[in-house]
Amino acid sequence: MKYFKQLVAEAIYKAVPELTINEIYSTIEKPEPHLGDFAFPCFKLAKVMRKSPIAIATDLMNKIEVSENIFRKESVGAYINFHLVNSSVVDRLTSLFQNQKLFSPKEKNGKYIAIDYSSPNIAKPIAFHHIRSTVIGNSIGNLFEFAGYNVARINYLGDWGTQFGKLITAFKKWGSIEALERDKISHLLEIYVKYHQEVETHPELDSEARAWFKKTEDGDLEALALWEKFREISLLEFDRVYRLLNIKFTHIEGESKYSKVLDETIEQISEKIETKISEGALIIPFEEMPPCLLKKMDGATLYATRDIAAAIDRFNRFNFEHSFYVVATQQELHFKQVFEVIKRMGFNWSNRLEHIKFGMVKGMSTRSGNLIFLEDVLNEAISRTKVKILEKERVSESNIDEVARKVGVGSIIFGDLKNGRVNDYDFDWEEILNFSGYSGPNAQYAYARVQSIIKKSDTTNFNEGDLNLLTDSLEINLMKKVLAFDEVIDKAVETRELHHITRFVYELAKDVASFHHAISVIQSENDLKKARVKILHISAECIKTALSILGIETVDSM
RNA sequence: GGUUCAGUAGCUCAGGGGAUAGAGCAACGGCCUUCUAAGCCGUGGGUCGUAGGUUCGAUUCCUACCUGAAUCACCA
Repeated sequence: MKYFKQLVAEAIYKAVPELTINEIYSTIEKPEPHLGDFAFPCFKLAKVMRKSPIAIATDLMNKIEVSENIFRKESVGAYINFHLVNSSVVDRLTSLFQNQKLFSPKEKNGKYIAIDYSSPNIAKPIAFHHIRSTVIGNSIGNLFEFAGYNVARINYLGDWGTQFGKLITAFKKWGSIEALERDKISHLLEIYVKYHQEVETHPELDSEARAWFKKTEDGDLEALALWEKFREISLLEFDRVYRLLNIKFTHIEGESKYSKVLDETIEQISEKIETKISEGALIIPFEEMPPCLLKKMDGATLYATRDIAAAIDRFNRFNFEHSFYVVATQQELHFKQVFEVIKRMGFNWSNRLEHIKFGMVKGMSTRSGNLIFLEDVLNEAISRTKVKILEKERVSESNIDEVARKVGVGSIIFGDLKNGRVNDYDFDWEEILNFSGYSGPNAQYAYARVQSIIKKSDTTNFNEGDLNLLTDSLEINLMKKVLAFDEVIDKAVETRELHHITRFVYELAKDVASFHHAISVIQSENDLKKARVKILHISAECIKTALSILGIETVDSM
């Protein structure tokens, strides 16, 4: 639709040279469907032309020249409305389809994006709240890949810091290798929880823990061996969750990667900007916000230091156009500080760093206050989905687990991404597994129904269908909707908000369902049938593409 | 207290200087001898937190206030 909008803008520009073409383009609105496909409000011109907006609209009506094969125009009040002629929609869609330009990613633009997402802490299972960073980051990666960027997908593990001192302390007191081999992360979690209980009455544990972390940083062999073991076990478990979600990374690395260069980084920082010792800690003072801590009083580093080192390293490796940090909104201040340090160090790429923040998932702790594990939630969704699939008796026995996984996980992913990023939201089983309405399975369902029709129609070559035969408003609607996909992608890229895509795919699925209900494809006369199969196929491909950007897979029956 | 974000239908949320403010859920009423009813069609439901200001026009921008959330030095 960008193509048609541009045509409108150019036509208006020829009649109204007072405005730039960009100004015109951005004032063009999408009105309610019955009013047209594009609308140009004339209020702003009233001041310049010293005439009533309504008079301007009537006047401009005659001045604007657009091919009548493409648009029908009319002035209504202060607006000029443009209605796309059906044949122009058909022509555009047909040519894009034939050239396979409809849903293929844009050509590579040679630019890089670095995305830091998921980033769980090792030695703890991935908790449900990690869903947000994981799923948002993955989807933004897909989105920018679709838009033509090369994307470095970085899982920046929390594998360094005082907590490992705590864990080692706990392991030496209450842990064992046998239990670790047997129970994996559960054992680590168990002793970590015990540590936090014990520290209430034995505060001296904390200094022991700090000492162990310091030893780890100093290269103590025993400490490093334990740390390595914890890390290895954790990664194996994380992998299971990522496989369920069908999420991949190009780089799995952690904060530990920078442990050896931190002294150098601190030196580099100190050379360029003012640092000072305050209450024993090394800090960077700011006037407009709280100071950034580089080193604790015991000399151990903090995560701001590691993030600064990581940002510099990533720029050196990827020469990125943007570097995204998909991290909860709680860490807003932290990233402001880190970005400001980079800026003051004189790196002119500091404005390419961007904190893609998101709100919390609430209502997720159990009665006992324990964490809910992401893997458990996914498996629960999958098994509940399986029950629903069995009721329908449409999916073959051999496929059922795979379909249940795709649909169950799809409902969770969609349920997260449909929320605006910065909103907190409540986790609610009933809502997330309600597959009716605005949900992932709803879109997957629309896709599956189309596949079923295509199968029954015995169509192999979609090029045979002639879209010119389609004149019903339901059919034209589908074509326009599909053509609007490019604008949705732009909007999502611009705002880094995925709910534009969830919204779009839901609306498209709804249009497909309405079509499906009103028009029988199989019983249509031959040429018409081919045309209808074609538009359904195109719509389904659009759904599939949109869902794949969200990180949701499609199924052929459900 | 400082900073940041949010307050829109019973609930969860879109939208955003312009035409009658939209979805989903929940409620209610229809629709399965016809390609998947995880669906379709319809009904009811709103002083867009409050008060000012800017504007031809404000739910949208500005200010103040109220309410809620996050954060503010050795965790990440």
